[in-house]
Amino acid sequence: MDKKIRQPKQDRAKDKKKKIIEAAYDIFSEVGFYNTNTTDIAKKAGVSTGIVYGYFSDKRDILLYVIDIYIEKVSEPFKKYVSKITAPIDFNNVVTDLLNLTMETHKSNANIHNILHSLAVTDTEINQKFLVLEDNITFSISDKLKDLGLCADSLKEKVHVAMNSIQSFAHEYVYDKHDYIDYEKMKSVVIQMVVSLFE
Amino acid sequence: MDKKIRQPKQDRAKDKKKKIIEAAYDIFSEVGFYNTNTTDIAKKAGVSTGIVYGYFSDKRDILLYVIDIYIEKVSEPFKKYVSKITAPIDFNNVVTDLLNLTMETHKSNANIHNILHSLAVTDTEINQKFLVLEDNITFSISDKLKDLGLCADSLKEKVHVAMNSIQSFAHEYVYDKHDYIDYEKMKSVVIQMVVSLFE
Amino acid sequence: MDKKIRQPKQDRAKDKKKKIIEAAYDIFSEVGFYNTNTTDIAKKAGVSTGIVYGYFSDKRDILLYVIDIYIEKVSEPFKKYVSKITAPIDFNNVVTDLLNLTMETHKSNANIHNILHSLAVTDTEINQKFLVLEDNITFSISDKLKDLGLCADSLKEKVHVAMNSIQSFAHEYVYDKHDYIDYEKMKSVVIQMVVSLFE
Amino acid sequence: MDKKIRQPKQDRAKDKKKKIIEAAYDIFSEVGFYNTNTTDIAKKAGVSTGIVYGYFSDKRDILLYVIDIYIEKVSEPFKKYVSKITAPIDFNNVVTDLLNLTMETHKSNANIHNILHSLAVTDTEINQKFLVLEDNITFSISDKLKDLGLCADSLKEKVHVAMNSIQSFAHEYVYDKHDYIDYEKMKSVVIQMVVSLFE
DNA sequence: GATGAATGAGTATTCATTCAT
DNA sequence: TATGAATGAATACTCATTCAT
Repeated sequence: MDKKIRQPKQDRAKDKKKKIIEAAYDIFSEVGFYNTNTTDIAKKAGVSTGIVYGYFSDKRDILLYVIDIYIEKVSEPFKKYVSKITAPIDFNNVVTDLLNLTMETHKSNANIHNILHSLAVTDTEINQKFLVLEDNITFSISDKLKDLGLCADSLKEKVHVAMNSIQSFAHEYVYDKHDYIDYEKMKSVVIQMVVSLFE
Repeated sequence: MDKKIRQPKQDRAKDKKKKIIEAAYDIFSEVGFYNTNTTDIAKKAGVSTGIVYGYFSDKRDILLYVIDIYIEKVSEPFKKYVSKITAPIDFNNVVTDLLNLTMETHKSNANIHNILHSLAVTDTEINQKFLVLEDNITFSISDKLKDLGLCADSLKEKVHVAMNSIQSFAHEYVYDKHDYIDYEKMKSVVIQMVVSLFE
Repeated sequence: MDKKIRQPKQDRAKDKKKKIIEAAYDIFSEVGFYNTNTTDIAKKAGVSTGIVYGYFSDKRDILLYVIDIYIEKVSEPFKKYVSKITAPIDFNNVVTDLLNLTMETHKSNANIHNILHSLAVTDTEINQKFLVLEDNITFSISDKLKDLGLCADSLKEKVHVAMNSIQSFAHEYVYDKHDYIDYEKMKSVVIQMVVSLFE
Repeated sequence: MDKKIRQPKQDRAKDKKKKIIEAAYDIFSEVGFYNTNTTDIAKKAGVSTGIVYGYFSDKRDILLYVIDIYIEKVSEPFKKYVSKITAPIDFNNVVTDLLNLTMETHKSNANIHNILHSLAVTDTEINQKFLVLEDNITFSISDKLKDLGLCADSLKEKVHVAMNSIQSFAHEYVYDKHDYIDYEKMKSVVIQMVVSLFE
């Protein structure tokens, strides 16, 4: 009834838990949540199937941790960059940098991005995690901009829209590869468009 | 070996096939492809499980048809609108209309949108269908604009970016409901931003 | 409850029933009873699945008729030959002829022979049919021999053994093809052995 | 993709695999392969349905092992006897012994014999197993006879024919029970006939 | 009679989860 | 802790049989 989920205090246990999460991350990313079975996760993590349930209450629980890792991977470089922005803001540079950054993280996480987001559709807890992620991003930027003296109307909305555009392009860039699109041109278009929001 | 999939020529058969697809559409939309079983689809469609395999080769085959329906639902109102655009183009109006249109279709199809897109990650045939959809949208608009005398640089790229932004907003609007966002303001921001691409 | 199995009096109906039996015969022969479905039988017979149940009570009922056909195919040329044996009996000739005859019928019926016999294992009615077949063969020969003046001890037993040996060789010949066996030599061995029973 | 079939090294696992095979053996023997379902096999073996697939790749895989058991059961006493034959050969004794032996093994394996043989019709791997079995029997005897100084023409052919006759009688004896046949008389006839091949 | 669409019980197989060791 | 064998509920799909037309 009150199953005890191991709180791994010892390093070895922490390592093992991490390994499982990472194995799950990789396999989910490749074939999706529903095409992955716990045996495969355990095998890839180099542990037994049984112990997986020592660290996680069920398969979905692993997923929740995978999402946390994903969110960390996606937001970490982002936070770092934002924290370093200084006045005066050269929006062209900033937007370009953010775009490149997003493209970079997307390159290695595009699949899982889609997979996780679709799971959010039917799982409110997952959905919540993504909302928080977006909130954090929006706030960290808009706060920073305010700090640096920018006093725009509808600032949060603009930041949100800007980030959506950037995400959207990064996604497109990694994935779709419509052959009639010149992606370098498209990149310029996006940057210019986003910059226009703030100038 | 050569399983016979009924090609429903008679109206009753067509109806039945359609009913199954629609039942699947609804259930996939609610709980996702993997959490839906064929029995549920059949039950909701008001048919037996057996006959489902008279009309579809397997569960994924139903999915393929669901995608087609989705694509039709999404593109039909769109095509209709685009065909009616006339010179001189008032970009503010056009973008606003497209945004409203997209929001409308998203309202009833947002869930399945995410679900289907995530399946595209691991299924090239599905992915292909979405690429074609996007191609069609981009081309139909950029062709129309050319017809109406617009001679912009990077036209296809701009159209693509514009549509991404619109989609992105519509999706956000239907789903996320960050409470610190004023969505009406955000809508204006998006419209203005998209319009700026063409003026 | 009291399903009416059509007693086909009209020729067309008889034809149709025969066609179904023959179709079943062929498919059973190729892939066995359990790997054959009624749809395939109907298709091969050029009739609808529904009408199959107009002529037969169920799938096993078709099988019963198939067995009858098989038995007829196997015994007909045999009966014909036996009826023509005249005194004085040249056992060498008779055995050779019977062997050739059996090989001939086996050539086109070896598969179904095995398939039907295995069904006899779990179906007494089928088993009964084969017993009767063997009885008939044994009696027809032993009666003939008696008629022609042969007064051997254990005649029925000898005839039975003789026929078993002949069947066995025919089966072997058609099927097994052990490459280290010279089947022409083996044939002589069998003939000589069987003849020895009666001389 | 690469399903793991347990290679049971520990005794308990070996036992369990054996139990499943034996359960399958018994049920196949009673009602045939196609009338047996995995649930029944598991139940009879006292295991869960799931674990059956831990030991076997699929239902047919169980069958393959059943055949191996059958072949072992059939050939083991045979090999043992043949190895003990010494010169000078009393053919009457040897044939009688072989006949009794074959009757003995047939008594408990007659059903499965037929069932397995009919599956060989549509499955080459199974067919191959039986060919090898027959080869082994023929060779072991003919080699033995040669070793003991017998120099007959067409030795392999004779041995093959002899064994066929013995098999055939044993089968008949166990199964058919034509009431007009005196099986003891028939047995003498067979023995004499077979002996005649070698003297 | 004849059709073939429809039924729904039946079955092989998978897989999250448990548990004896 | 850790293992991986074992469980058994769940599910896609088939097919003998029925029945509306």
